Amino acid sequence: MKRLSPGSKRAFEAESRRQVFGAGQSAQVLVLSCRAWARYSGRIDAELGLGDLVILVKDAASGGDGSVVVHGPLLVTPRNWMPAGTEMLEEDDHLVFEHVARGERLEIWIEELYSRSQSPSELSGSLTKLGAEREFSDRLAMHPERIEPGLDIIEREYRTPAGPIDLLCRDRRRQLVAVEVKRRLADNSALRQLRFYLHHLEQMPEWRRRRPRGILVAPHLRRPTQALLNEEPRISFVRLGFEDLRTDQPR
Amino acid sequence: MKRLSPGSKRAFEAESRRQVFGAGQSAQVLVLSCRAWARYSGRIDAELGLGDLVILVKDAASGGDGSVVVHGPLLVTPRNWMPAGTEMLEEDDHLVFEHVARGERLEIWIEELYSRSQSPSELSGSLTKLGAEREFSDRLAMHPERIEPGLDIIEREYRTPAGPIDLLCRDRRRQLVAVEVKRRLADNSALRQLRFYLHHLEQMPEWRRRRPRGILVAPHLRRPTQALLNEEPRISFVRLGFEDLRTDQPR
DNA sequence: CTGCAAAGAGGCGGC
DNA sequence: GCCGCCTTTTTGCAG
Repeated sequence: MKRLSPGSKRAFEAESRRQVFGAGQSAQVLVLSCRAWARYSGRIDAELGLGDLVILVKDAASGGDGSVVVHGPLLVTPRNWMPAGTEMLEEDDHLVFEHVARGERLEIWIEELYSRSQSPSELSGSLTKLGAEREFSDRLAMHPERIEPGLDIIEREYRTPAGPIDLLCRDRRRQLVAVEVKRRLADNSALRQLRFYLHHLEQMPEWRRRRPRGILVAPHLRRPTQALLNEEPRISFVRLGFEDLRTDQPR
Repeated sequence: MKRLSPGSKRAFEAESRRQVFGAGQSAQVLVLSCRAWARYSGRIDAELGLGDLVILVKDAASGGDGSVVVHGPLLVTPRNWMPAGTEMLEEDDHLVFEHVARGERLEIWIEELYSRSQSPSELSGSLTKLGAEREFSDRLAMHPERIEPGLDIIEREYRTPAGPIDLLCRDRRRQLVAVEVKRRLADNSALRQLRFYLHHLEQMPEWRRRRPRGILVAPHLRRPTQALLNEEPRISFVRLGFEDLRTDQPR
């Protein structure tokens, strides 16, 4: 086995390999369309039965990060993949992708190659997102009174050994309030987080006298979670969504 | 705007459109390689700046599920995507992907089309996995004494309002034990789960007299989690990995 | 580097 | 459909 020149000996003849790595084509994503089957070993063992696939190789030797994704005709998520830093090797009759440091390996046997092409990958566009949790939390931090009148923020992302508390606050009675923010829906997992943080605050000598309680802030609460919340005297829910915090809509 | 025949008017002339949807090509994944920029709106708002992309359209009208993935030269995960059930529409100068029911929309303006191709997608290969959590749990369920001598399973996936408990057990003293299994590493999130379940068991009249305690089973424990566990008298950790439970290695 | 939680999470199984 | 959780999660961020 040796470093390659992407493509199995069978699938790509020497002259086609020149095509793949032609002069001046320093940045390329290799796109293979084929009928193939595959084996992955590493974090688990997996076998992908014969089927039609589109394989994207973001080859590190030509501008990519070495990641590989193998897509079938269905699903958003790939059937197989390899992380950044993967190297493409060659065996007699199949493709081998290997990430030695991680102990991962993906082998693909191509029964029929429908097409191969290289896509330029000189330019990686920037991605900007609006409306993610960070922004929701930002707006909330500017208007903590929207959560509860008289609420003041002591610290954002207050770090405890149990994890970071989104907003550590004091209420109008100067008692301690831990606020957990969810941009979309609050479920049991959110409640577990808040309880975990609260439990820790109650253990801390500097906070336990402030009788910490918790507030879950989200636009929506899952029904079973609401039922569990009703049993929690020290945790409450405040319904607030992104659209409730538009800067041009003060109340 | 009208249903299409994938491709923007600008990028794909009428004759090339015939190529895309040629007679008898009923199952196709459309692969576009291009320099383009994109906008997504739906669950958030996002803008992807101009860059080189490979777009896979698993068109529902031709054997796919309607999902779309947009890959740049880096990262395993796509820059943008659309879920199954997305329809491809046409605007004057760009591609439009829309999932009306979900209120999601992805628009892509192609500056330069490097290549387009259709990949057959008749056959979707089956994917089998070995070594996932389910299998780990299966093996553990066959040998609960590996967790602790005398441990018996009362029920697997015992459902509580707080969520399913992996293994509900009784120990040699007939006291109740909730076991949470992690195939890889156990972190604070695992501890939160177990505590949540335990708390619920303690509330249940039929179990509270059995003095429920918890065991976290995993091949590895994160250090801060271990520190927190040391403060939990009723929760312990048992180190067991997949390889410790090989069927041909009884002890 | 580790730790921690979000993600436009996705996908699966259960009810 | 909702619900709960695992994922070869991946990605990003902070200490």
